[in-house]
Amino acid sequence: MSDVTLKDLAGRLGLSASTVSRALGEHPGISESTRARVRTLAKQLGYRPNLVAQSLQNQRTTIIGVIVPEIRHDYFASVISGVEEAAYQAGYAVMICQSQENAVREAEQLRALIAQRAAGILLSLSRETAAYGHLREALRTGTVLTLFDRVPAELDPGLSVDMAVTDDADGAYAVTAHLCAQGYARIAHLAGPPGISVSEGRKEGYLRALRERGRLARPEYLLDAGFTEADGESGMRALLDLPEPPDAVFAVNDPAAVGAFCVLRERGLRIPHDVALAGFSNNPVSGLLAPPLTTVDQNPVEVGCKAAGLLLSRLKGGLENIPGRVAVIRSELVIRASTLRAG
Amino acid sequence: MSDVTLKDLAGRLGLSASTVSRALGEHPGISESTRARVRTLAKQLGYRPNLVAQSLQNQRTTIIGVIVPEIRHDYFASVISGVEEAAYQAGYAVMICQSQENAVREAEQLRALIAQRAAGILLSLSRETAAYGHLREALRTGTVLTLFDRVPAELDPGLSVDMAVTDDADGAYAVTAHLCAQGYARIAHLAGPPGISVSEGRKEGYLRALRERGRLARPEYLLDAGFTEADGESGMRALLDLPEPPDAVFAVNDPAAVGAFCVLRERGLRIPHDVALAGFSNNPVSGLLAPPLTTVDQNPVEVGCKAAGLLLSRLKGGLENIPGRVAVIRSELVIRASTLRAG
DNA sequence: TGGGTCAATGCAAACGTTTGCACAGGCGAT
DNA sequence: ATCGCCTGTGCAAACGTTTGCATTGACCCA
Repeated sequence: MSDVTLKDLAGRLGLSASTVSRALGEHPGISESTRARVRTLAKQLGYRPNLVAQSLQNQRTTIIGVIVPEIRHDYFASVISGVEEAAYQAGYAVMICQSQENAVREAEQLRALIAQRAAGILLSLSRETAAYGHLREALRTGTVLTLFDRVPAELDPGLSVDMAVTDDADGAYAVTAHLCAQGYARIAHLAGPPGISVSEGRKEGYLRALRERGRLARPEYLLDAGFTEADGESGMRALLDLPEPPDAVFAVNDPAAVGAFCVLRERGLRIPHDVALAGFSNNPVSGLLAPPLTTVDQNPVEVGCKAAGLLLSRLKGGLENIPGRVAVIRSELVIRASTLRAG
Repeated sequence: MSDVTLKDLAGRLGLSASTVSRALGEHPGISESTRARVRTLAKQLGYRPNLVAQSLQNQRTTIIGVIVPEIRHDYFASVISGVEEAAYQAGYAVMICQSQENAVREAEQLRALIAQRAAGILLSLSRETAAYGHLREALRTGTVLTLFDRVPAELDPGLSVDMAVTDDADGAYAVTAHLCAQGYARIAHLAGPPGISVSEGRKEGYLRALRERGRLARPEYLLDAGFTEADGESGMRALLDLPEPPDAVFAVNDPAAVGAFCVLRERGLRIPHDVALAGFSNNPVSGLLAPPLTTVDQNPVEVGCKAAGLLLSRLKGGLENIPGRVAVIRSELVIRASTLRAG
């Protein structure tokens, strides 16, 4: 490491480190001539302030930590992309951790980011996270925390924290309403893991759409499945084995819908002729299936930007007494052939 | 922030900060009794060493920086996943940056990571990066750098750096050989942007397979297209508009193959009956198309692990005089219906 | 000529660690 | 009794910044 330090510059110029520091900053009380001399030499020697030293001095880093269940999920990768962009604009760097859908690891990663003294942390709960002690502990020690997408299913008093979420219920409502409008009579829902905000929200939207249309929500058509392709497969099998199988299926997300799709193909059933199928998330894959899948676009990049924005505004300060804010990102129904009645 | 420091512990125990520091570490010369007292209190107060201060003292952080063109690409997301896992095991954290396929931004991000004093940096070149001055500068100032996947197309003397790459040429050779074996006579290649290692490697494998079989490589069948779906579309259109269109197409990666796929579907051509199609990367989407796509699995998670491993071994020290090492990750041909002759 | 003001700069402490060296006290060997 | 050694601990410097306060001249006005 041939790092140039303030002292090096100071030595060469016959100045003190403090003067050099002030000359490079916006500080008043430094003559224009020294300011110029310092800047010239700094550029010439390629001086880069040591962020580690700065962080120690300022008691805060310029690092934003992010914890997601799995980077490889298209949705989370897109969110991270949005976060990274917003952070970059604001001069922050982004540190990524995966919880691997594991509550213990989530807590570990949270602690690790706190040990790194991240300025703030963005977190989306793992599938397994049922208790929020680690979040409360983090908040208690002054960590700036913002949750996104998967947040506690029930508003936990005493857990006052900013959140950026999709309007899951509205998105699910739109899908279900669309299926009703297309004339499907037996609409099933492959729900996500219970107790998770997005599962509950989407389930709620599904039920509300049926209720508002005076439809009976048949309990055998509401199946707690899961987020994965395998979950979608087993869920779909269960639905098809019913005495009266559904004529339309709304899956909690695209991977589950893909699982369902494969089962339908395997059984020789035609989409949408025999069974209509819709997902949620608008993963790249959903538009490429044959037929392409109706789904809901969640604007994941915007979720990331918005979540980062909430965090950055807290970091600016002045919001200490403002309780948890909630930003809702609007989703969009994407209608494709998988739910369009031929006639 | 209610951070507990060494001094706090020392104060409460009537010890000095140095003793406390040594008691918590593995240092000899501390009595078992104080060691126990210190550990107990540390646990009780929830002491977490300040990594920023440690980093300043040790002149090195426990941060590994990663620069990728785009996080959202399934391939890079998977690589990062591997890196994160390896780093986590070794006690390092991962900082992610995107170059957005932009050479200027790549250099900026590299400088930013150096300013953060990352212990080491993993980098995959942006599509636009044609000069390596920023890499050389980083190396000159002592940064530990490892490249992966997209590396300089030609071995640049004076750029001695570790690399983890896919055996692109072998993978492309396997695809082309498979197409030949299936009896396709007019095999085209939609190549990636020229001057990029993976493009060149795959092109080379394609040509070698033809050559070894005494086949003529018709120049109109070798098209420099690009990495994106749009590139695949326009490339495929160009091929189909030839007087004698190919009966098999090998695209440089799955997104390009998907673009080609859409054009074929749009023109009512059947895969593989009219034109066989193969990609590279084994993106999730490729197995779900109808027909599913033959492709090459790159084991991206392994690339990430391996790249991180190369970096971590440098960080351990003792390799200062060893020149750039190259790890080649073996790819696997994944044969699916899109290239299987019906008969 | 003395006192004041002001601009430009330096000194030193602080951020929370780690670590080389010094030091105190106990103990055994001579 | 003296010496040296060993064990356990503390002091202080260092890492590279930032910043409150002190210092130095220069200049102006009475």
